[in-house]
Formats: sequence, C-alpha cells, structure tokens
Amino acid sequence: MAENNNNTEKEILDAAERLFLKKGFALTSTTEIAKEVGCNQALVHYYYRTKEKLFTGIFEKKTLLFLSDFINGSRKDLPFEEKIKGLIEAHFDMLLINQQLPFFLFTELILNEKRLDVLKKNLSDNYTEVYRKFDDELKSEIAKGKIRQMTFMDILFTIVSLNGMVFMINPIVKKTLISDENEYREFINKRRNENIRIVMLSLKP
Amino acid sequence: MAENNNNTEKEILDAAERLFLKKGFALTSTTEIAKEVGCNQALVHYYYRTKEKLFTGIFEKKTLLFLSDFINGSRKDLPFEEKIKGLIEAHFDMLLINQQLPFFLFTELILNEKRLDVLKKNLSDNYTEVYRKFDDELKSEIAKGKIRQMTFMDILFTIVSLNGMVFMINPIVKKTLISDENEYREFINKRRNENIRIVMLSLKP
DNA sequence: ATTATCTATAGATCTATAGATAATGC
DNA sequence: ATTATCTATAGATCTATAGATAATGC
Repeated sequence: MAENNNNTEKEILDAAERLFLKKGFALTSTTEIAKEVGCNQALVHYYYRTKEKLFTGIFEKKTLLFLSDFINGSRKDLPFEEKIKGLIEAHFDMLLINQQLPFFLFTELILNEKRLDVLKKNLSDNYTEVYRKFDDELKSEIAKGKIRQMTFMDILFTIVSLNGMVFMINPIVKKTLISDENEYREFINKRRNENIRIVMLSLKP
Repeated sequence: MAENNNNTEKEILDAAERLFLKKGFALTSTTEIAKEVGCNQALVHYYYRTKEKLFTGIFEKKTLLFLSDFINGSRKDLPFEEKIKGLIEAHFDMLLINQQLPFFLFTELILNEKRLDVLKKNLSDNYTEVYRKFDDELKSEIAKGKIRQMTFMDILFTIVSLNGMVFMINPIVKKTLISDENEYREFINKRRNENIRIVMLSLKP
C-alpha cells in the first residue's frame, strides 16, 4: 500500500521505541506496535525478525545516549570542580529531554541480566579512558586538599542517583504532588539546582 | 494431600511475594507461583481468586513498610538535625533488609496508575500529620538561621533518591563492579555514610 | 459435610512464520 | 523480479473457572 510517507520500516522502529520506553520489553507486544503504526503485526517481524532484535537495537542506542555526556563533559578545559558541575548539568539536561530514559534502562538492566553485556561493552570501549582521567585529576585535587578523600565513582553514583531519581519518580510526582505545567517546571528547576548544590557541597573536605 | 506443613495458603502467598518482588506483576504468572509452591495452578486461584487480588495485598503491605520508618523516626525527642539523621539511617537500614523494595514499588507505581491510589490513601491516612510536624519544626529552624530555606519535601526527596537508588542499582553494581561479599558490604557501608553526610551537609545555609 | 486439592479446558493473548497478493523499480 | 504488505495459522503461554476426587472435622 505505502500510503504513508512510505517509510514504514522507520515508523515501526519509532513506534517500538515509544512503547518500549513507556512500558518496557515485556509489556509491549509486536501486535501493539503494529496497531500504533497502522500496519499488520507480521510486518513488524518482516523488518526486524524478532521482538528481541527490534528491542536490542533501541536499547543499545539508549544506553549510549545515557552515557554520552560523560565524554562531552570531559572535553572541556576547566578546573575540576567546574567540570563536575558541567557534568551534572549536562546529565540533568539530557534527562530532561529524555525523561523515560532512567526508568527504561534501569528496569531492563535489572529484569534481564543479558542486558548488562551492552552496558559493560560500552563502558569498557568508550569510558575506561575517560574515567581514568577524571579519577587522576580527582586524586591530584585530593592531594592538594581541595577535595575530600573519595573516588570518581562515588561522585558518579551520587549524580546518577539524584538526577536519575528525579525523572524516575516523575510520573508519580506528576500524579500526586503537582497540578499544572508551571508547578512542574518549578519542581524540575528546583531539583536541578538542589542536585548541583548537593553534589558540589559533598566534594568539600 | 496436605503433605507439606499443611499451610499451603500461606506458602502460596510467600511464593507470590518472592516472585512479585523479584520480577514484578506482569512477569510473574500464577503458573509459576504454583510451581514454586509445588501445587497446581488452580489452587492459587482457589485461595486468592485473581492474580490481581493476590498482588494487591502484597503491594499494600510493602507500601506501608516503605513508609513506616517515617512515623517511627518522628517519635524521638531529639534536635531537628538528629531526627533527620535518624530518618536517613532508619530508611537505609530498612532498605538493607528489604533490598528489592524500591525497585518493586517504583516499577509498579509507574507501570500501573491505579497503584497510586494505595500510596495516596496511606499517605493521607497516616502521614499528613507527621509531615506537618516535621515541616513546622523545619520552618522554625530556618527562622533561627540554622537551616537554609527549603521544605521537608526537598529533604525527603533527597533521602529517598539517594537511599532508594543504592538498592535499585544494586543488582547492576553486584554484577559489574563488585566481586565478593566483603567488597559488597564495604560498598553498602560507604554509601550509607555518604548519604548521611550528603543530606546533612545539604541542610546548612 | 466441608474444605483442600487436582485435572481439564475455554478463551485471550502473543510471537513467529508460511504463503498469497499488491506495489515498485527496471 | 523484487520488495512491501496482508491474511491465516501453529504453537506457547497465561488466567480463570467448572467439576471431579481426596482429606479433614464433626
């Protein structure tokens, strides 16, 4: 038929992404993906063969997206603390336009061990070096007495916890504490500042 | 038959709890619960009628558990900051013996809007008063200049984010960064101290 | 008698594939 | 001819229930 803008293959991928991000692998059926696109269910398998393959591509892309600002954050030539601040901001702002990302990634990583391989591979391929640099610089700051005794992993963990949870909890907050769009923006802004403040304070000896 | 310790009803509930906590509502089947107990699948429905009813009971219990230390934490007659510290510790230690709790609750709350009713009801029944007391005391501390301008909700949000994420991420951390039980205990201990330190610091003006 | 347990099955999915038909690119 | 799309269907679930049988409490 090709009545649409002729790229059904892409439309299927997009619909799958939307649904997988919202409900996860298990709760999304190829039947539903097809319905969303407006084609029949067999076509989903024609293009992507299995639900698993369709999912894996999306999952890898999203894993990279989640990790990517660490590379970008590290390229700036700023004092260490400024770099950390930039990292928090970049991470938060990326999540702001990819709000379902933390829930999606954590859920899938936890529910299916096999997904960890994607994460491990990406970490070792792209981030061993970045991590080492950060950690070296941190050690030198500690030696200078500017930052308390800690590892870069400690900092990362705090950033990911605070930023990630803002958006994981988001659907719950929206439906309980918050009534309109303005209030929501205010909440997000508050948490952004709060998270930056908290992490920066936690570095001090 | 009743060959077991004759309380199959309870065994079914326990098996359901284990499986629901581990894999969530959607990925747990009554067939699997029955297999775990060693009975047939019809029996699960005989005692609990539907999977939904079986789940709801467990979900309510776990919601209460997650919230309970806020009441306990508030009963102590200590200076405000000590109370907050006690709250963080109580929350963390409860999660330590209920490690799957954050993942379970957040996942179910996010994937099924209807679950929010359980949370809302419990919050308004038991916590409106507790929250108000905390918030009043906080206001008076702020007026005295001892704590910076913030709400009790801000503090709660930070505590839940930091403590919750330690155990949400746990399965991932265990399978990537950590090799043995000692290293794990060390990690947990470090995060506990880190979280207390971070929250306490964040209160300062 | 009543309660606990089992077997069997209806009715809804869902995934993946086979095989038919329509559309497109030479 | 090749590629895109559809219809139909096999085979695996899964939930919930009906109805048979075994165990238990008087």
